[in-house]
Amino acid sequence: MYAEVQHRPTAAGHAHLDRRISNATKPAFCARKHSAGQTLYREGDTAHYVFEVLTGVVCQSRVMPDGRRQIIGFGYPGDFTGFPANGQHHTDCEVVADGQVVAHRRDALENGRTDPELHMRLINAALHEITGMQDHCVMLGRKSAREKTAAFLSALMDRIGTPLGNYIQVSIPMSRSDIADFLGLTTETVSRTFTLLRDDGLIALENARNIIVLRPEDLRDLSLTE
Amino acid sequence: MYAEVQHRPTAAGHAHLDRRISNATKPAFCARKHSAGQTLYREGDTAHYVFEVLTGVVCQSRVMPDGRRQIIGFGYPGDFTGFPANGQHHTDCEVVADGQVVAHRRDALENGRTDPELHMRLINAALHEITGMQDHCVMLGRKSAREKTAAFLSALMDRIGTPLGNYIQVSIPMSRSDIADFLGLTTETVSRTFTLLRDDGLIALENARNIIVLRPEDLRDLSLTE
DNA sequence: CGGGACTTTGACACCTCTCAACTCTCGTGG
DNA sequence: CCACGAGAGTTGAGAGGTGTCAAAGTCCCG
Repeated sequence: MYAEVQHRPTAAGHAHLDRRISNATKPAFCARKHSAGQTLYREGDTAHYVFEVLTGVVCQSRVMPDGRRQIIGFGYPGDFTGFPANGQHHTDCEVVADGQVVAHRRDALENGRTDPELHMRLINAALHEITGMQDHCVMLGRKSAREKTAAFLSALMDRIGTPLGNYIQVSIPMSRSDIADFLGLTTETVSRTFTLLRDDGLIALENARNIIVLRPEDLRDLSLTE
Repeated sequence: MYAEVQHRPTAAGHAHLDRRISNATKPAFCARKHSAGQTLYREGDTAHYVFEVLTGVVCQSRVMPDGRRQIIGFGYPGDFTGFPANGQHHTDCEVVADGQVVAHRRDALENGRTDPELHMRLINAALHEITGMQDHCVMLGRKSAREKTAAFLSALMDRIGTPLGNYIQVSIPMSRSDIADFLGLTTETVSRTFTLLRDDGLIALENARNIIVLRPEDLRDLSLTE
């Protein structure tokens, strides 16, 4: 499955209902296929679009000059990404799991005249982005590796988990390295912490990319207070 | 000096030019005096206003159930704070250093009809808030205590430093405990790191609340890469 | 079946936290 | 005016959590 970037210059209405690819002024960017590993935008790029994830998963990251990387956030279906400041992107954004992405013209964010409904949706998405990043800061600054990992799995469970009797199955779309860079840890610590959560009976590890949450409530509690 | 919360329901124009206190529908909140330690809003409050810092310093924080605190950000003159999500505040906000604060009606953020100019300013402020929090995430997740402290002092230097020959004098408005909660450290580590930066000749410590940056460029470099 | 990337595990080092004692500052009251 | 006390900040010693480096294991895909 490939990720398609769809360009919607003015059309209103719910994104899922409008998947045609329009002729736009920047055709090089429209309807380009995107699959895992490909880049939607890079830090410093002029921000022509704000992106809406329909399916698949994307991630925003910043890389320090010496290579250290921090993942700012993952974008799951329904999320927006790529809010600009001073007309520029300030993170890299790449596709983690193939899917479809809609590119909304940036001016819809700043100007309500052309499409008031989209304008409102984008503003609300930006405000939710702020709140989500506040959560992320608390996690990065004040939680232990165990709490971070539990918080990450809880969020994943709530976003893309599928019920399995009393349990919840979660397929993890990103690598251990992505998880580590999201949580401010190393891959080794993430791996070890997964093992600990398994030993405590909170989760079962089918394989590296698929887990089953055995005690969803306990996992959620763990992410709030140790 | 007291902090005044000023309410500007519809007036456009530059904030500094319009300091009158209007009659508003929620008079209990208008023109209330605020000084260090007082609270502008709390997590969970209905968000009636978005605040603009004119003078003084405010800080936003989140507190975990067990008392651990993370400061999300400081608000210096020119900054906005209190962007809502779902009509609610998701942080506590308190005054760190006395000053004046303007309370803008929240609907100006979501609706451009009443005051388009303010609407634009608030949207841009929200977008800058996102970018600023991305920086903060990188700092919390990937920087050492030394780099965090250097980044904090660099930012403070750029925002409220005053030249002093080749040096830059910085008066630090917040406590070590606030700095620690902002950087995701403990007060002891902050204190020790200040001492280290002093021993390395990067800064001089006049007293706990006043430092002189002796090598501004080196301090800035340190905050980017170790 | 083999190669390579990703993941897990282990041993050890080190950075930061914890706990504790001491110093400094500043306001208060004798 | 000085002594005192409380809070903030600094310094020290030791513990512990997470990082680093290295090796083994697993999975995928040719």
